[in-house]
Amino acid sequence: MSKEKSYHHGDLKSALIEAGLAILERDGLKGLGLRAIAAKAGVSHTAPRNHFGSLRGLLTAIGAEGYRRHAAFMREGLSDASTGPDRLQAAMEGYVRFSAAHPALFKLMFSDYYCDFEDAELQEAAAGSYAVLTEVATGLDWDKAAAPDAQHRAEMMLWSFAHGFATLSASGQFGPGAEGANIPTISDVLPTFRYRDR
Amino acid sequence: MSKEKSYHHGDLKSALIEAGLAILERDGLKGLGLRAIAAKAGVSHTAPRNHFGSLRGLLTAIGAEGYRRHAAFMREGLSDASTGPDRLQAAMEGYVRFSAAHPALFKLMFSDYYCDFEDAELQEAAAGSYAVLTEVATGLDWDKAAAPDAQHRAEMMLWSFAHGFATLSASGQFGPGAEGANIPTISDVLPTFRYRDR
DNA sequence: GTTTTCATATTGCCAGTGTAAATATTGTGG
DNA sequence: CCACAATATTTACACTGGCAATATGAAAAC
Repeated sequence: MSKEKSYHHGDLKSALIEAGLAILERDGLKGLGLRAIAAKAGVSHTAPRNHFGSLRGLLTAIGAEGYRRHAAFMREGLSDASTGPDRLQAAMEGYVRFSAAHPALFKLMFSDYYCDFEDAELQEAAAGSYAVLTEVATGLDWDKAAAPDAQHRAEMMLWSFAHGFATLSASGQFGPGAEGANIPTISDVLPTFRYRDR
Repeated sequence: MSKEKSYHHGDLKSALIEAGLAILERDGLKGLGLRAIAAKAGVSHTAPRNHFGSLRGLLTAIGAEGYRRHAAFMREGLSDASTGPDRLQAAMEGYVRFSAAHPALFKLMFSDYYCDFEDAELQEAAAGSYAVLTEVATGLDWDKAAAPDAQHRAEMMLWSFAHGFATLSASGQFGPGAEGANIPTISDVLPTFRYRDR
């Protein structure tokens, strides 16, 4: 263990991201300040400025890491699913499972108040997350006659649905979340969609 | 015109809400500070404290007004729509039209960072907005056999879909919004849903 | 009509925030 | 060994929202 406290941290960049993620889990977005993150990483509050330009830059990097984990959540159940609809369902469940497990990070990721969506790294990470949705959406027999770009529209629909469900449930707007009440999951609602190769 | 500047404002409560809404339109969420709102209303930055307890209280009141306008947007095209599916489509379009016309207010309304969802007035206003969705969802022939509470699940699906589409498009995540590109509207994507009495 | 009362608005202050510039410390290539 | 670049710290600053004490004016009580 290099617990030696040297003037130079060594790998402060990733240490700050990890510190931010930890604070996000414990205290949510309210606790995510520049000074708090820096203190958790054991440095002064101006140290992050060398690696990320500003607080927003640091939060953007945290958001990018969030998108990678988000994609991982969606891919988690994919190996067990064989048919197209099952793969679709697994990805959707992963989408929501992530927002329930890491609500603060989820909000951060999709807020242009915290994240700079012009950032290249963030865009790449977000694209990786979106790619999972496009993967599970291909091969499904949507109503091609309706429009020439039916595939694209289907992706928009799935993304909208998953994101809306995740957002609303993470905000507790579907009811008292902590209760043992049987709130329908996204899979309960998903079959209302129309796809044909089931 | 009572342009006389008296020590007592008279109707500061609603003046502050209007000032906040105006700032929200012009500068977005970043410009929405306690001092900025108070200055626009022509009072000191501690005046709002008498009517709303804190900045959060004021923002919550602004959010409540947002929900009322949101409901009005959804009801806008309802009178011209006769059939069930047409009414559903009109409400969904209103949902998205609001988020496009007032993106900052839309974000404020659905963020528990700014709004206190325990507030009675906000809850009532939000319920009024949700009521429109339940109205247009009733009478549609969902797959009742799938579950006993098919109606509730259908509402969750519609709400999730509309909210997700509105959120993602308002955040510009569906593509470069300013371009003249033909980005599908929510009505383009909506027919992918399955309802039966068309 | 005067006085009391009370809601409302102001001033001055406070701790806390992110940012910036100047300084100190360390590793690295000449 | 030395100059240089990278990295972290210190100090200071403008700004934020919240609070306490004070000032104002309108409406109620006498």
